[in-house]
Amino acid sequence: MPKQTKTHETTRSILENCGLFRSLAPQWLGLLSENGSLRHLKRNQMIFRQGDVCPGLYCVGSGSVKVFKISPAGKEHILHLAGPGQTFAEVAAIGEFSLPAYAQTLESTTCVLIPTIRLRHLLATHHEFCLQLLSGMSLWVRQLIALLEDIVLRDAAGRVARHLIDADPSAGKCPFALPIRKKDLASHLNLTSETLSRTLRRLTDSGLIQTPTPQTVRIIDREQLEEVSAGILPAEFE
Amino acid sequence: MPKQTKTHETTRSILENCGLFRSLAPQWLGLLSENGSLRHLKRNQMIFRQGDVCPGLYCVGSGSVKVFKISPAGKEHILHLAGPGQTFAEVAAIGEFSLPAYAQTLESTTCVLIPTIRLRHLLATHHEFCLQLLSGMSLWVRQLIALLEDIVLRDAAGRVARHLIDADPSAGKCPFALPIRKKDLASHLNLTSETLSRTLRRLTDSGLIQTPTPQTVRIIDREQLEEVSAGILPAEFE
DNA sequence: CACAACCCTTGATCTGAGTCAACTGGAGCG
DNA sequence: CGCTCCAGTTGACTCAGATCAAGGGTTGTG
Repeated sequence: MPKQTKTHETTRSILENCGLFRSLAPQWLGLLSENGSLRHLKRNQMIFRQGDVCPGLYCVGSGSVKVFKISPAGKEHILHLAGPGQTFAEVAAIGEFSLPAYAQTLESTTCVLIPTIRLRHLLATHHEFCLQLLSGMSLWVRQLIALLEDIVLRDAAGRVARHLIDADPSAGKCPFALPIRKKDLASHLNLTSETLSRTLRRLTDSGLIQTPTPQTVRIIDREQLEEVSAGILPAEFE
Repeated sequence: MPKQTKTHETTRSILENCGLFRSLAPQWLGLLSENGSLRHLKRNQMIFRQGDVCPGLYCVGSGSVKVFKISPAGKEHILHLAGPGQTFAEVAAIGEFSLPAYAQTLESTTCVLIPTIRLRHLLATHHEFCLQLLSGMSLWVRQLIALLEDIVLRDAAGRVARHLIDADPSAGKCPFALPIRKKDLASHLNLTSETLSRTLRRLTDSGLIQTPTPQTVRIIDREQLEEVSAGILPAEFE
């Protein structure tokens, strides 16, 4: 039984770490943990496909997952990159429709699956949980709108600049690691990896950022980067 | 008092007609109506601006409203076109953040405003209402994802084709009116009106649609239109 | 260790859609 | 009735970013 206990513990700790459930009272976290099952997935493993019936809500414990669409021409676009503490497929689970996208791991990943039926039961019986999820979902909508805004209103440099600003945890002068492969970042920003590469180069050449190593970025001139994200290109930009 | 009664009636009938509240029990509709206030707006009237505190949830009774973003360069992109029975600003009202976009009428419009505080109170006290709104919101997310998919994965012809298929109420061989100005449709599809015009022309020339009048479209070859929306261009296209 | 597979970068070229400009036609109005 | 204003169409031109192609670097694996 220790193994069983261990698993339960881990499930619980993953859920405790999840933004969507952050302000949930302890007894409900317990309930959720009991209903959730732990999954270990290897790199590049498909989790579900567009059109599938939604198995439930996933919460990432470690690793990362891409949620993406595939165009008729075979091009993929990443809607959502879920890292530790983030959830995916919650909307389809709640809304009772089939999954609108594919999901696949980017690396070895652990996550918790809370089956659709359980989730619905919890929602039906616990008003506060319901309210919680409602506000969690409104954040997700907001994020989607921000993504749309990015893609529709900004050019390549603007999108990259904005992403760097948002992604910098120190919000300042210390280098930070890009959590994912550049080709995946490119797809998320609706760029090709070639264009992303060129754009980073130009930002570097203009002195707005430095890239001590690939996979690492340091923001030098935050203000100008903000201006680039707002559509104002520095004079010396290419 | 008859006037008062009339207003209340209208408020109620508008809310009854609203998809988000469709399956709400009558007494709650009553509650909502009492809390909502009726607004009459003239054409091109600004309803709110990006960054404003959210006054509440709006439900359109008649007319139409565009919810849109403005780029640094001044270009506008329409996120959502709300016609009779549709709501907007619900997400900001629930999520307690400032409005992420602008809203303006496209024509003379009547709508109901349910103030944020009232809405939150209703959510806090009525579990079923909460569940209802949750599933309403999941539909809105789904729609946003579809819009993103359209813009990111399809070319101009694909977007127009898909929109026509979705917009055709008869789903068949009879002409139907475009409910909005073409320049607004273009903005919603993230196109310029010039490109929309050219695309419709090519679809017409290829025999997939007919446009008996401007503002009216008739789908001739639905199958091929589906193929265009999937990225397959007919040989004679252009 | 050698080999394969993949990621990233850079250069050269192409193209879909935006921009600019000119024209038409209908709606509203004094 | 003639005027202006705006939506829509069409044509000529431009450009940001995609595509194609090639090379170097890193990781993983038998």
